[in-house]
Amino acid sequence: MEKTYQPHAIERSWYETWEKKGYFAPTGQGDPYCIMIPPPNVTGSLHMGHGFNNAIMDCLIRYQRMKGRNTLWQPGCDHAGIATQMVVERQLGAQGVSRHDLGREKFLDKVWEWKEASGGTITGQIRRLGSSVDWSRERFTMDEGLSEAVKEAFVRLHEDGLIYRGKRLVNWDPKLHTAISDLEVENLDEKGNLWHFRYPLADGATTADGKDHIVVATTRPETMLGDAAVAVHPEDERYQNLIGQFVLLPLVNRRIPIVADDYVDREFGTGCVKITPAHDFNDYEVGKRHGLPLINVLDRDAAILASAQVFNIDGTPNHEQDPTLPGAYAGQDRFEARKAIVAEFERLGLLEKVDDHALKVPRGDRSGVVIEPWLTDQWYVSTKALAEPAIKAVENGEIQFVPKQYENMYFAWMRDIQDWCISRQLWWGHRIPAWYDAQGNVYVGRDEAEVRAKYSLGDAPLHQDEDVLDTWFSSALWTFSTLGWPQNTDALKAFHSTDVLVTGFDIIFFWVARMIMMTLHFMKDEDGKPQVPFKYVYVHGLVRDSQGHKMSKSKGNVLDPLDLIDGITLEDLVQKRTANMMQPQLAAKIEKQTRKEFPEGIASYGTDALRFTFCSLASTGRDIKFDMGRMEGYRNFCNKIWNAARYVLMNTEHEDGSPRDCGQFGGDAQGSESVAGGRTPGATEVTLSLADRWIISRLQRTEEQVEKALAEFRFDLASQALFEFIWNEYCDWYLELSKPVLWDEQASEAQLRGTRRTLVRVLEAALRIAHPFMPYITEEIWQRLAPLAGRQGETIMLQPFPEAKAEKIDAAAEADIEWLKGVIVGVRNIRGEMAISPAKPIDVLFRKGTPGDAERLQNNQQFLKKLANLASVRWLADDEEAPLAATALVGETEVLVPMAGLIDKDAELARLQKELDKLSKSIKQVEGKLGNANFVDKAPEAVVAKERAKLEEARSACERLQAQYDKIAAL
RNA sequence: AGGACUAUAGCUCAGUUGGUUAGAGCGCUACCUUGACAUGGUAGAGGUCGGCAGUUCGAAUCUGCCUAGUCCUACCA
Repeated sequence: MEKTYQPHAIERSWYETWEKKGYFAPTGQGDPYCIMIPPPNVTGSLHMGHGFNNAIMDCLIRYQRMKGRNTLWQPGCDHAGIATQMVVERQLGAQGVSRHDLGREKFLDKVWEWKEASGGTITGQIRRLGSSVDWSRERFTMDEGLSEAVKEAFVRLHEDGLIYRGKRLVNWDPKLHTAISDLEVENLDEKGNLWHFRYPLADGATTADGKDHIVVATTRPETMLGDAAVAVHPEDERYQNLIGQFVLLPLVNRRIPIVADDYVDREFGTGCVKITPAHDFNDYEVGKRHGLPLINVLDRDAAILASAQVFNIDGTPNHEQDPTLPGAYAGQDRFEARKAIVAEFERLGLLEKVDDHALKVPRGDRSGVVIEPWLTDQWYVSTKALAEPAIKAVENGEIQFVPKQYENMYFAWMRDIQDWCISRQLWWGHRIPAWYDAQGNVYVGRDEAEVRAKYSLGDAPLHQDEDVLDTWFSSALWTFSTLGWPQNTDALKAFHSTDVLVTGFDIIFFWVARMIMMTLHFMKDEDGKPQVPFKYVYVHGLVRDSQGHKMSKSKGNVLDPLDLIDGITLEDLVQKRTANMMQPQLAAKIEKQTRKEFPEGIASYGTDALRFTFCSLASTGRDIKFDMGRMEGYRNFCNKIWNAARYVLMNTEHEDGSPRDCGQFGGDAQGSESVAGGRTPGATEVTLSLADRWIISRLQRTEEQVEKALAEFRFDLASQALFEFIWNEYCDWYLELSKPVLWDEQASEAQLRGTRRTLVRVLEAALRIAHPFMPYITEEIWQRLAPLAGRQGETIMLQPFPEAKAEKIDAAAEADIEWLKGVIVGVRNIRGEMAISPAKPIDVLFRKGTPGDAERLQNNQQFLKKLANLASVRWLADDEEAPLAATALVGETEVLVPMAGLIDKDAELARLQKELDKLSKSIKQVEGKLGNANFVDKAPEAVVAKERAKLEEARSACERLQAQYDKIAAL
C-alpha cells in the first residue's frame, strides 16, 4: 500500500466496477427500501447542496442495502421549463435567432439537443460522488413514460373537477412572457416612491373640508389608467358624504365611483385608495365585491395599450365601459409611462406630493424583472380538496417530517393554500392536453382522437392549447410516475410508497407538499386507501459558504463538489466563477473575493472526505456553513484509516503478501501456514489479551451508537461515533496495545493469533460500519483485509452491516483499560510537565490502590512499560518507605515517578498546586450541594450518593496530594 | 404584521427525558522524525453556555421578557 492515502488513485475504478457488476440495482431479496432522488435541473450542474443531499441518500441506501433490504435508489432529472428554455433562447440569441424564427418544433429540437449535450454533466457528477443509484432506472420528466403520466394526471384531475381554466389575475413575467406561480415570485425590499395624486370630484361634490378633490397615493402611477374606483373605509367620517359619489379620473376622463370597503386602512396616507382590479390582487378582490369592471391597460411586455381591454369580474368581455386611453402613452414601457404620467399630473397641478417609500417589489425568481399582476386565461389546480387529506397524512403520522418542526411550516402553508396556476406560456414542457373548437369551447382528453370521440366532434377543426404545464406539475408525480404509473407495474407495487425523501426545506412548498397531494389522490392500495409518496421527509439544512451566505451564481460563491474532490487552482476557480455571468459587472468583485477566500486554490480531498464532512455537518440546524478546515480534518481521518490498515496488514501478512495465521482458517488445518510460518497444523486455540477484549467491546458500543443515530437520521452523531472509535480507540490505544503482544518474542502462538485476529476482524467490521459514509476507501482496504478476517465476498457493498452483540460487551475489560490508560496518561503528564524526554525510560512505583489494581498491574505490565516507556514498575509494600517522587493518582492507586535526578522541585510543586486547585474547587462545589438540606432531602438517592462518593474521592485525593506537596516543600 | 429558527472555546459545531469537572474538529502553545501515519504523536492553554428574571434542591437544558442575527408567510395603496 502507498504510504499516504491517495483518493484519486482508488475512486474511479471502484465506481466503474460497482456499476458494471450491477451492485446498485435492487437485489430482489428482502423488504423493499426506496428513495427517489430529488430531480435536479437537467441542464444545470450539481452544487454543494446536491453533494450534501447525495451523501445523505447514499449513506441511507448503502446502509439499508447492507442490512439486507431490497434497495432501489432511482436517479433522474427534471426538464426545468423556464430555466432550460431561457438557456437555449440565450444561445440562439447570440446567433441573432429567436425561437419564433425557428418555430415551435425546430426550437424544441434545439432544446433536446442541448439536453443531450449537457445532461451528462450531472450524471457524471453523481457518479463521482459515489452515489449508488440504479442507473438502469434513470428517469427524465420529459420521457415518454412520464409524459404519459402527466397527461393522465391532468385528464383525471379535470374529470374529477379539480382542474379548471379561467381568466384570472396571475403573476405575469413580462420578460419571459409567461405566468408563474406565486411561489416563483420573490418579494424583495426595495426603495421606491409614494406618489400622491389629486383626483377631482365629479358633479361639483366637495370633501368635508371643502376641497374639490380627494388624494390617493400609489407606488405604481401607471396603473391609474386602469382605475375602476376609489375606495374609502365605510366608517371613515371624513368621507361619509362622498360614498356613492364619483371622481373624474385625470388623463383618462373616466367617471369612477367612490366605494366603501373595509379593506382600506384609514391610518395609511389619506385613507383613500385607488382601485385597479385588473392590476392588483387586492384591488381584484375589492372589484369583485363591488362589481367593478376589470380594465387592463398593459400588454404582454407590460407596455401601455392603445386601448384598454375591459372585462367583467367573471371574465366575460365588458362592452359598457369606454376603453379609450390617452394616446400619449400607447406602446410605452410601464416605467417610461410612469415618468410621463407623473409629469403630466405635475403639469396639471394634480401632484400633491412625492414621498420616499420602502416597499416589497415582486420579482420573478428566474428573470429578475418586476412581476405584473395581469389578466389572462390560465389553467388551475383546485387545491382545497387535495390539501385536506395531505394535511391529515402528516397529522396522523403516516408521513413524518424530520426534524419535526418543519411540520408546522407545512401545515401553515397547506391550511392557507391557494389554487395553483399550472399553465405556462412556454414551449418546453408538457403541452396541455386540451383542444379548442372554432367557437373557443375547450375539450380535455388524452389526445385529439379521444376528444373527438368523447365529445362527438366529428371532423370539426380543433387546435391544441399552446401552453405547457408547470415543471413542478410533473415533479409532483415523481415518486409514482417514475415507477411506471399509470401502468400497475411490478416496480410500482414493490417500491411505492417510497421510504424517505431527502430534501432541503426550501422546496417543501414547491415540491414536497404538491407531491403529497398528488400522490394521495392518484395512488391507492387495493382496498382503496390512499398511498403516501414517502414515509419520512428528512429535511436538511442549506449549504452556505464560510461567511454563512447562501451560495448562488450571482454572488459568485458557488462551489462545485467535484472541485473539492479533485482540487482546483485559484485561476481556474476564478475563471469558473466569473464565466457566463448574467451580470458581468460583478465579475471583478467576485474575483477579488475568491482570491481572498482561496488564496491557494482548493486542494484535492477526495470523495470520501467530502462525504464524511457532509454527514458530520448533518445535524438538526437549518444552515450549514461549509468549513474547509473540517473537510481537511476528515481527509486526515481517511489517511489515518489508511495507515492503520497498513499497520494491520504489515502484522498479519508475511513480507511476500501471504497471510499469517489470524484465526481465519477456523478449526481445521486447511490453509495452515506451516509451510510459510511454522504454524502447528491443527492448532487453533486463541488467547485474547485484555486489549483485544476491550476493543471488541468498544466495537459493540460503536455499532449500537451508529445504529441508533442512523435510525434517528443523525448522520452527525453516527459519523462522530465512528470517528471516535477508529481514531481515539482503535488507532490511539488498541494499535499501540497490540504492539507489546506482536513484538513479544515470548508470546505464545495462541496469543499472537488472538491479537492478529482481533486486529483484522475489528478493522474489517469498522470498515463495514464506515462504508455507507466513505465507500471508496473502505472498499479498497476491505478487498485486502477481508480474506485475513475470513470473509468471503466480491464487495464490501453487499456485506452485512455489523450488528452489536451484547455478549461481546466486556465491562470488566473496559474498566481495566480505563485504569491502565489512567496510569499511562498520569505518567505522560508528569513527563510532559517535568520536561522528561519521552525517549528516556523511567522507573515507576505504585502504592495503595485496591487489590484488584495490583493484579491489573501484574497482568498488564507489558502494556504499561511499552506505552509509557518505563524501565521498571514495582508495587511498594505497605510498610515500605516511598522515595521522594512526582505523583499521579488513578483512583485509589498512587503512581510515583521518583524524583532523583529527574525532577525539579519547583516544577513538581507547581504541578501539584494546579491539581490541588482543581480538586479544591470541585470539593467546594460538592460540599455546597451536600450542605444544602433541600438537596439531600429532595434529590433522588442515587444522585446524592454519587455526589457523596465524588466528595470522598476528591477529599482523599486532595489529602494525598497535599501530603506529597508538604513533603517536597519541606526539602 | 404574524410565525419559525439560531445564539455554547478564536473559528465550525455536538450536548440525548434538567444532576458532566460543559465536549469534538480546526486553530493556538510546548515537546517529539519511537519500526502504521508529520495528512502524525504526546502534553497543555482556552468557555460566568447572548442578557435579565422565574420554576426547581439543582438550569447550557424548562418558562417569560429583552437583545442580536437568519429565514418564511402575508402585506400598507
